[in-house]
Amino acid sequence: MSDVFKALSDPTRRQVLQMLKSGPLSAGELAAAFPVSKPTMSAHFGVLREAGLVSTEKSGKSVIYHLNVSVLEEALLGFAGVFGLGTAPAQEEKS
Amino acid sequence: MSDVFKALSDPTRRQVLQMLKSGPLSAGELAAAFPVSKPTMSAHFGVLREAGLVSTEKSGKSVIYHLNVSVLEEALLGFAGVFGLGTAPAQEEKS
DNA sequence: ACAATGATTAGATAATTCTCTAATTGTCTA
DNA sequence: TAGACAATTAGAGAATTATCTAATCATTGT
Repeated sequence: MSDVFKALSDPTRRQVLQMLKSGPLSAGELAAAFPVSKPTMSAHFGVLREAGLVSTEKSGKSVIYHLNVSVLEEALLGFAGVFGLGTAPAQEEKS
Repeated sequence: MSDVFKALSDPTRRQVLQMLKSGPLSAGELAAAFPVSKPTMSAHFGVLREAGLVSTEKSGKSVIYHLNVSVLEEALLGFAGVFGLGTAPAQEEKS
C-alpha cells in the first residue's frame, strides 16, 4: 500500500496513470508525451508496475501498459475511507 | 496538489493524519507515538503543514495540530474522480 | 531571574530518487 | 543475416529526503 502512495507522489507517474485511464498504451506512446528521456520513463514505469498500478503485455516490439484501476481504487478510497470520506457516507451518529 | 501526494507518500505522515482524525493533538503527543526523534517528527509536521493537510494552534508551551480534512478530501477524491472512482458513480456510457 | 518543559532550528550524514548517456536485449523486416 | 526500431539495463551524477545530535526559542512556574 505504501508503494502505491509512493508511486502516486510523482506528477509524471500520476499523469501516466491518467493517460492509461482511456485505454492501454505502449511504452513509447507514453514516453512521447513527456519531456524526459525514455530510460527515465522506463524507470517510472517500473515504479508503477512494482506498486501494482499497471500491468504489462508484450506485443511484438512494443510493451503495452494497462492501468489496474482496482489497485488505485483500493488505495485511494481505502485510505479516504479511514477518514469517513468518499463512498461510505460516514454513518451519521444519531445524537 | 502535488505537495499533498508527496506528503502522503510517507507512512509516518499518513499515520499522523490518522491520529488527528479523532481530534487535535499536540506535537509532543504525536511524536510520542513514533519511534523517531522529536526533530524528525517536527520535520514531518512541517511537510504536512506545507501541504495544507494540518493547521497549528499555539496553546501555552504546546503546539496543537489539527487535521484539515477538506484538503485531504479534495486531493484524494479529486484524483479518484478522474478515474471515475468514488463519489461520482461514473455516468454509465449507454451503448 | 532561573530552571524546567515543549517545540523548533541548525548542521550533518546516509539513503533514496530523478535524471542523464551509453550499452544491451529482443523483435521484425528487407 | 543485417539493419532498424522499441524498450530496458548499466552506470553515474545531482538533488531531495529521512534521520540524528546539539543548540536555540518560547512559555510556564518557582
